[in-house]
Amino acid sequence: MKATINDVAKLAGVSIKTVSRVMNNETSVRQLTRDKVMEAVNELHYQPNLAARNLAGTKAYSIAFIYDNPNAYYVIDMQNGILAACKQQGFELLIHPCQAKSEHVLEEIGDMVRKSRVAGLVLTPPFSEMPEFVQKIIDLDVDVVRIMSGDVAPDELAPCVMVNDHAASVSITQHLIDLGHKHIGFIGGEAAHMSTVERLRGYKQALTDNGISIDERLIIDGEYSFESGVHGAKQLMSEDVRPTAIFSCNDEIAAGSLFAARLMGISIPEQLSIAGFENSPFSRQTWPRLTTANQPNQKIAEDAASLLIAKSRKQSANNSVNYYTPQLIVRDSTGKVTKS
Amino acid sequence: MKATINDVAKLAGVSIKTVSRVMNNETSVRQLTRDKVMEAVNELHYQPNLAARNLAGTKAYSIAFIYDNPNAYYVIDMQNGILAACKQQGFELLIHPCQAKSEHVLEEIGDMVRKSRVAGLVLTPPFSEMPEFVQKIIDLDVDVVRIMSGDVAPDELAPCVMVNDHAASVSITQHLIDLGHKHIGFIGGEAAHMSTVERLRGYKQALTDNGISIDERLIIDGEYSFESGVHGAKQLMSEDVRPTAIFSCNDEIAAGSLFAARLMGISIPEQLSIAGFENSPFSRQTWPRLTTANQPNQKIAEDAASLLIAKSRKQSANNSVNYYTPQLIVRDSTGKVTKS
DNA sequence: TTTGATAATGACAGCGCTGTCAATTTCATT
DNA sequence: AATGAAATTGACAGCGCTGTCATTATCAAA
Repeated sequence: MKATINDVAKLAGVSIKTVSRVMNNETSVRQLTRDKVMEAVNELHYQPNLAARNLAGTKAYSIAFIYDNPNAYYVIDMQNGILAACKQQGFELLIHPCQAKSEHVLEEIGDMVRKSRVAGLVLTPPFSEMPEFVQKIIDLDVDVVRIMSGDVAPDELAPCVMVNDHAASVSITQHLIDLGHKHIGFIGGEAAHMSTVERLRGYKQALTDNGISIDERLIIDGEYSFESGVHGAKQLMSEDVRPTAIFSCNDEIAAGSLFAARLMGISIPEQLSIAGFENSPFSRQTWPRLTTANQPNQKIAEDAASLLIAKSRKQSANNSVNYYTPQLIVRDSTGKVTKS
Repeated sequence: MKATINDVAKLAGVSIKTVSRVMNNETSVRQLTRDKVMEAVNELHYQPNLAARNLAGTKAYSIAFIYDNPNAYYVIDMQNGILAACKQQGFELLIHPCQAKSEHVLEEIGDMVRKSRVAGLVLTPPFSEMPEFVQKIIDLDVDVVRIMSGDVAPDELAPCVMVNDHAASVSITQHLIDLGHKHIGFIGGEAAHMSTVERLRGYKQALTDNGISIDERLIIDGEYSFESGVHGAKQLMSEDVRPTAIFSCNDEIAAGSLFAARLMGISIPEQLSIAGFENSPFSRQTWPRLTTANQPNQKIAEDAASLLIAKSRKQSANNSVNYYTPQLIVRDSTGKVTKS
């Protein structure tokens, strides 16, 4: 049933080492020999045994995805992106959800690395945003790629995929301003997340650029959840200065804001505009559908995984950085400001 | 950095075979010896190398999750459940999304099995519902566990976790009937899915049990998506016999139905009751929140994975079957029928 | 104390591959 | 045809563990 490299070698009439060379795409094999070997490989449905490769060789054939995020859409998109890169490169993926706050995270990851040879780790926030953590992983002799918020890579530790939340946030806020809004609320995600910081920075910058003063009463701390959106919107809508628009830090918060508005009998977008961020499936399934910024998570993750695999292959110290800027998507939850 | 079994053996003053015995929880090791070994293991942070174990031994240390499902919540819940079981048993998880319709699925899975030793596969619909497919996997000499709809296991091929959609569907429908509804619409998921079949069966049975005749005009074929819910509800609400309640085959469809009702200016639950199925996070984030049936996907998956691992350990031919019945959760989207 | 059965431990081969290094072939030049 | 460098191939060891089987320690009963 399961063919080994020996079977292939015999059938092709070459040594196992030559088969190995062909399977690893090494250059110094004559085309004729390569063809013979591939024929045997196909005939026997030969697949090199991963365990043997890992044990015998120095190369790694898998990467791991480390995350701590309750957002199913986010995780699945990331995972699919990483899987796409893995498939293309013949890598395996180990899934590793962790508690960022746990004392044992590093230990867990260390155990994993000792157990399975891993080329590297794909880190998403909050892990990617903890430089000491990243450094410790690197000390474990494992490559790392970081997916994180920002318009410039924070350091040279590892390759990065940067998501320019700042710029995206400026365009969302500008969109609201263009619609005539002057009192724009902001409901943030976890304050510790760079994405929150960057989105808030973009919001403030857009306001400032348009000569609108920043009213701290309109800025609410929250977290990335529907419930937080409900609370945030309720709070905002009972302020003295009631906003005519709310920029929610992600689509879930925006959906929660929508929900709260509905409870309070506020019509969207007539009496209140609401914008989200991420363009998760969520944002198309609310009523009305959300104006948001498209964060192409799957592409981002695929990109990150490719970067990681490339780095592990080349053993190069070269840490590439790629950039993405989420693009504004205007739907039905934002509209022109109306006199009240 | 990475300790091997040799290092542990030396430190503990025993042979590597004894260390191996301890690591595998074999019985014939004196407690004193075991303690010595464990001490060395802890001191060195020793983790048995997976690749070496796979290569040398006959046991498997990983399982794979095969799925083809666009529902992020479903997949994440399943995955988390499986991961929980894996963690507990020291297994690794390989993630394998597939196109059920592709010609190459079996080939892909075969390749995976040849490449990585796998104890077994966790199959979800539609794969779990294809007996010939299941048989072919088993022919590959891989164990399988099936998660599927039904109130009784369809055959003896493999251990199963059965979700009694029929019973759950009866209680949802009964709930609607108890509220006074007599014209109840049904929007199905993909007709080929057993879950759709079973839920429809439950719906019909509840109607029949209550002496309500089945009106085929109120039964709409659809698929498990928001859009399908939108279309289905629109269609139902323009029937001659307009229903006063809709049972949507899952929460996404229900959310779509809600959306459509909103577009048509129909108020929920005053003019129309809507029920979903699954209790995904979705169902708490619509307005109003959905009445639904709680399908504990994570538990189900954990259970399935445990069953699979147990079976692969014991090499027993015993195919256990576990049962779950989703329980009714009444929220705000269903209410008493009102005279119109 | 001796015996025999049983429990506990160890020696050793080998899983299927890759890395190293040596042997052989090839081919453009002499 | 002879030469030497470069291209191509192969022999062999060994990665870190487990399975098999042999060896040694233990202990109750004779």
